[in-house]
Amino acid sequence: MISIKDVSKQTGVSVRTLRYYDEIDLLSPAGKTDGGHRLYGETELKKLQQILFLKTLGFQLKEIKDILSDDGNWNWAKGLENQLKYIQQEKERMIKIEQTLKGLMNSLTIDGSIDLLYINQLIQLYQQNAEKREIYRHRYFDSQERELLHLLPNMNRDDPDSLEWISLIAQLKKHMGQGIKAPEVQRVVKRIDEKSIETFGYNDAFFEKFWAIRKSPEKSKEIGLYPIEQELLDFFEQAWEVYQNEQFDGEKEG
Amino acid sequence: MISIKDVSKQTGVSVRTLRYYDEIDLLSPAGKTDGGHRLYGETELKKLQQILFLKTLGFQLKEIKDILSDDGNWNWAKGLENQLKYIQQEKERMIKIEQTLKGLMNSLTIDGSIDLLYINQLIQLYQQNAEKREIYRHRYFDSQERELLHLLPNMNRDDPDSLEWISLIAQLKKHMGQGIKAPEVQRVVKRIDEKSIETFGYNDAFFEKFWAIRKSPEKSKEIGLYPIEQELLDFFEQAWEVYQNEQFDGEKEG
DNA sequence: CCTTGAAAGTGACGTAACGTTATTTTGTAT
DNA sequence: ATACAAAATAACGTTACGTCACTTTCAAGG
Repeated sequence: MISIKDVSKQTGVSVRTLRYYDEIDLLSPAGKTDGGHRLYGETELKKLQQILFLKTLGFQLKEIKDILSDDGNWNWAKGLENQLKYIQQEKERMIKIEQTLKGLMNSLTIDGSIDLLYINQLIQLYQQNAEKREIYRHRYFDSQERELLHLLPNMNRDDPDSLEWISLIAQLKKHMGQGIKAPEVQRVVKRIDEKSIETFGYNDAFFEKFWAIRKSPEKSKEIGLYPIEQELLDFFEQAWEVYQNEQFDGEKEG
Repeated sequence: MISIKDVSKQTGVSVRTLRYYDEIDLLSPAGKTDGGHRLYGETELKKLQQILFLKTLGFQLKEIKDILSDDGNWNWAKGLENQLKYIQQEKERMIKIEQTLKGLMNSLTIDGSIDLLYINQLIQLYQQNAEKREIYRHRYFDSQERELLHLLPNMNRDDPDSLEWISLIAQLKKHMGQGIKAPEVQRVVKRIDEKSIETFGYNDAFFEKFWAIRKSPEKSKEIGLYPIEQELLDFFEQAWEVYQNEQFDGEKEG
């Protein structure tokens, strides 16, 4: 027979918890002293271990009470299956939340801040179900081109590839004040050019279509692209032209 | 200005929820009728959308209140990072629970039922940390052999391979009453033999060591093997001898 | 204008699993 | 006997509403 504190020390559960378990008749002490202090035995310790184990599986105390009730009528097969279903649902929910959070953090990197208007846009992107998005994607692109779309940076992934796109866009925005000819800007544009070719190859037809959509906020939204401000897109296009011309001049000279 | 019920219909949240949000000053109606009925405008609808979005990210209402408070001092970077940490922890927890549940379901398939004594064994296996297990595995096996150990059915996986092992053990147990020579038993033993060879190859030395440990409940526990009753192990060994002899006789005759 | 039924309002309690006081009793060592 | 630690009980707080129970307001029809 050991005291409530010893049980607490041995198992790590709080004294309050043990009292609570007694209160709800989940785990009653083996006996009490004359003064009313709870005393626990080996049996109770084992039962407590079982309770704790079942708790780690996510069962509620009520269910645990049923499971451990001595009638032994608990249907393990069904019970475990139900619990598994629930846990899997929760897992999926966590995964979705994780992706969305990462997306938000990425957009934070780009914009430097998140404003609520932007969140409203995101909500719309979010609520526009994948189905509808696919319809639009089918309208604008053929199957080969749709393959290429999957290579685009996806705000809900955090693979190194997407991250580089995002940081490039962020850098572009950061240096926007310095004009299209600034070396920092041209460096970023150069990297974007290289990365585009690495990713999509020399697929001019696709590029033109894509750029047309990218430049239209409405259409971008339709196919589920991350919203980039018109201003930044225009700036990029101009900087891009400068870059192309310099490339050309370089070739003439070299 | 629209009624509380219209807001409820448009957004899917309950009337009670809207009243509650009003109560905790999270979302106040734009105004009230003379009689006290709540009236909402476009602004409130948008804010509600934001609230719902943040709620899907797992934020608590209090945090959402801070986030949406008009002072705009909320630290998005830190807040999102904290939330991401929390969500990732939860995700990991769900994954662990899922694995353990699957393990339990597998053992249910083998034993036909789960008794609490068995759970106590599992608890011990569970609490015996991976570190200690590795020490024992190092004591008994060399590095090549430890590789082979990873191929053993793992109660916390549900790949088809583990599942077949488990169903084989379950079948063996089921037919145990029919004696070692029963065709059902011999069929199972044959499949176990084939599968062992498929999995581990003809690695006699490893097999002998492994079987010696497998037959000792204590040592099995040390290296973290799923506990199988002595009786079933003995039965298998005898059935196995019968199988080997029949193989040999078959070769002589054939 | 009056009635009436639907919709809205305001309490207030219940939920899960304890944490956290506050106050009183019991146990034990000196 | 005293003093101090440890235990006991009681009661409120937490989260985000659901669910009564009861009252008042609104809008339409007669």
